[in-house]
Amino acid sequence: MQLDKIVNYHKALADPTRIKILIILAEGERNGQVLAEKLHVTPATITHHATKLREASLINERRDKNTIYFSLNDYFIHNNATAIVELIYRNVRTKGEEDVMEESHKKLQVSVINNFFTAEGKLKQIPAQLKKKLIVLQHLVSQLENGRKYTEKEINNFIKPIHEDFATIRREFIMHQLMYRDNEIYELNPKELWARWETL
Amino acid sequence: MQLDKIVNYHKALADPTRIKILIILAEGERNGQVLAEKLHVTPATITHHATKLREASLINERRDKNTIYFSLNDYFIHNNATAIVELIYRNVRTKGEEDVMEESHKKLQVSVINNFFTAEGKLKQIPAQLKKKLIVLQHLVSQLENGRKYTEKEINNFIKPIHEDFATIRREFIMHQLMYRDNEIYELNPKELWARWETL
DNA sequence: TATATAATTAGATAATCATTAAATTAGAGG
DNA sequence: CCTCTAATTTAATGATTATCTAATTATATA
Repeated sequence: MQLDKIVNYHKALADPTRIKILIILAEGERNGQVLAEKLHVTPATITHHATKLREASLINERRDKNTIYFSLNDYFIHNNATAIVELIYRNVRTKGEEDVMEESHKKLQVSVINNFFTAEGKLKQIPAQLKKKLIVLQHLVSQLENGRKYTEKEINNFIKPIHEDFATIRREFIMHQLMYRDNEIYELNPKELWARWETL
Repeated sequence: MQLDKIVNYHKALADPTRIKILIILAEGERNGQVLAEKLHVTPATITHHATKLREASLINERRDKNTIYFSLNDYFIHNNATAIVELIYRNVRTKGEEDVMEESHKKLQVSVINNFFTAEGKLKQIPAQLKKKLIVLQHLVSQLENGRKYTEKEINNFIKPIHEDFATIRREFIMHQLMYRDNEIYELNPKELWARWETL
């Protein structure tokens, strides 16, 4: 469930030792022993924290011989931080106000779709700006079927003709909670759960 | 300390009941009893959670007669979310250092190092001014190895060729928290604990 | 003053969690 | 096969915390 994931993310960051680990890893990858020394704790403690950070997708691991090097998962660190804001405010809608889309946003929507898609419907580029990126992502998932279950392969095949970097886009679908993944099966989230442009 | 504030913020959001409270408050202000009913907990529990949310500046309160209405503190909700990202990456001083550092401080740094060190790298004199002294001290410890443990003797031998009064400098390392001493063993403090020139 | 309502506090309980020492696993190399 | 090193697991301990009930405080009003 969404809520658990977000609670989990915040639990992962609700401990000073774990935050210090992330700060150290920002300088570059480190193995468990080095982290233990720097933070004046035992390797067992590092293992414990690494498990929590891994579960929240905040770190990656690389094995060399019998040493495991940890590094930051920059992507998730940057994107999860604002997930809570989206969760809190997105449920506000729910009334009949769905059609009451601001004039300015409607215009932005049209221009973003015109500018980022070719006439053939290919995505030229993923917008860097969150608001515009969400417009693009929402435009894409609106072409998927509501309530239907998709395999990862099906999602990939849907995206491929539109943009070459299907892996990123697939991840963004999940990240911004336009889709929900459980056990390799993808499904559209109800529109009410989508981020609201008003709050961005 | 900065770290505690951020840990506190994440602790506040590391509980499903508290997140649900925020989601409900996104619809508008509510009093304790109403929240208790909606969430199937007692009013005492709401008081408990409200205290934590208040400490993290995530909610406001308004009293009317003997009823207290809670509402979201939108400002803090939006701004705290990304604080963690800034904290993690701010301290990276490998590549991005030059860009982050103010122009004026960069100049000061260069001139202090030029003026207080000989061409051979000897320290002519310990600056009296705090800001300049810190530049000198930071320049010195940056030549030490991160995470390595040093004996007092090793520290002395490191300083001696640079300045005759090694005892004073060694003491300054500890005083200004560039190094950490435990049981005659010296170790570099994480850079995030160093005094920041912006605040001097 | 007495009473009603809302909130808080105090104390208790059960769960979660950070940490450690000790034992164990995993990989590499002699 | 033995040994070294790094990491993990296990079991225990102490601290924190979410929740409740019961008692108390705060405010308003009949």
